Amino acid sequence: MPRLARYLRLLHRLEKEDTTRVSSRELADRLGANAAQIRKDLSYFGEFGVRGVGYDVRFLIGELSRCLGIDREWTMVIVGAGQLGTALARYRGFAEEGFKCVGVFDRADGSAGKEINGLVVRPADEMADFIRDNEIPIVVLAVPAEAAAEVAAQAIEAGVKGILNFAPVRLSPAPGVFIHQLDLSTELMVISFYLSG
Amino acid sequence: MPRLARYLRLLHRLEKEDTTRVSSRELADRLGANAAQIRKDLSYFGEFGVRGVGYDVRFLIGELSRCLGIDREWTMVIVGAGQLGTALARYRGFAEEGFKCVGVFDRADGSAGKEINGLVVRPADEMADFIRDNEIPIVVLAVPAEAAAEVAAQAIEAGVKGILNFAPVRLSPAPGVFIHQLDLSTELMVISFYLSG
DNA sequence: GCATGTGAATGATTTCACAGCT
DNA sequence: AGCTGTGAAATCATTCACATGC
Repeated sequence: MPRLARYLRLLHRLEKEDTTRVSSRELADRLGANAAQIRKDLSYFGEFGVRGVGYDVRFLIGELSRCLGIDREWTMVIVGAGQLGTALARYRGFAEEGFKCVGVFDRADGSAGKEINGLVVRPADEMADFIRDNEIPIVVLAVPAEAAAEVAAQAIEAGVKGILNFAPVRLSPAPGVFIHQLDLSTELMVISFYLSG
Repeated sequence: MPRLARYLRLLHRLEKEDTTRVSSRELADRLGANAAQIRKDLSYFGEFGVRGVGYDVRFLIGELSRCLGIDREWTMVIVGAGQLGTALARYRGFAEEGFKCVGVFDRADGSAGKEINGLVVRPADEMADFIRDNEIPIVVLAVPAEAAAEVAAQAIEAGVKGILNFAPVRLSPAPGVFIHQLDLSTELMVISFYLSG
């Protein structure tokens, strides 16, 4: 659930503001959402609140982090060291949420040897072994559309469990592998759709 | 509808492969979707197909482009010339779909003066006038979370109609302005949620 | 015969409304 | 009194199945 992630963000901000308790209503107001929705989302994972009182911010942060699987550190590799891949590798937001990029790969004739964030860009044909040896669970694909399917297949073969794909192609699903598609142009089209409609 | 954008992309690929006709079933197979869904999505905008035959690829591309509002060129500006903003400004996929970045802005003390893709990064306080003078409809926000709300307010004040916001904060809605949120860390959390759940 | 377009059926999600606890 | 947790109701989305037209 992507909503849980947004709740968690807001809770972190509340914690910084030294708020210790919060009600579903307050959360809803600040998120532009419905209070019942928030309660239902949370109650799906357990009874985190106290009736008549609300939720303890710090406690809820802990529980939500656990539910979202970010009470641990995830390692990941980024494939594609072009503009987008480089930006992603440098993006601080990932590390802040516990997603640590431990490898960047690109075609040998591309930007190999380049250093990003203290990581040397390695040739793509070393990716599979790297994933296997280090048991990397997550791959971020920032390669051109033509290359995406093949890289994904190699990564899956090497044991990856989740793929975040920025290339504008649908990857064929594989059992036990969660694939999440994110296409930047499509996001802009959503806007143009609303602007022109 | 983000699905329409995916249909359109596939259609473009089919056109390149010199396919002139396609059925909802074929589209569905290649997209991993349901044929009825596709027909319903399309029929919402008009009767684009021919019974017993299917859809004419080129014709459907034209109609879909129109529905998605990308039968024209949209101008946009990118605010924030950090890693992400720079990558977005250089990203070719936008121009390919008709989204032309005509201005990049950043705080004066930041990367001002830097050149990206032939565009000089301008100080952020010139943004509002630029938007007004050039009637820019779309702003892409790639600024830190703290700055997002203020920049958005200025852009809206200056007449912007759509905002694609990469900062991890919810922007307060404004009448007549379509705001689309896209938070990269949240996308990774979706993956960790599925991997750990 | 074949594939669209669409009402009807099913399924999922969101919201309401209130019982139950502090 | 105040706020959670949750069945029931309402809304929204997807899928089925078939009449309609090439």
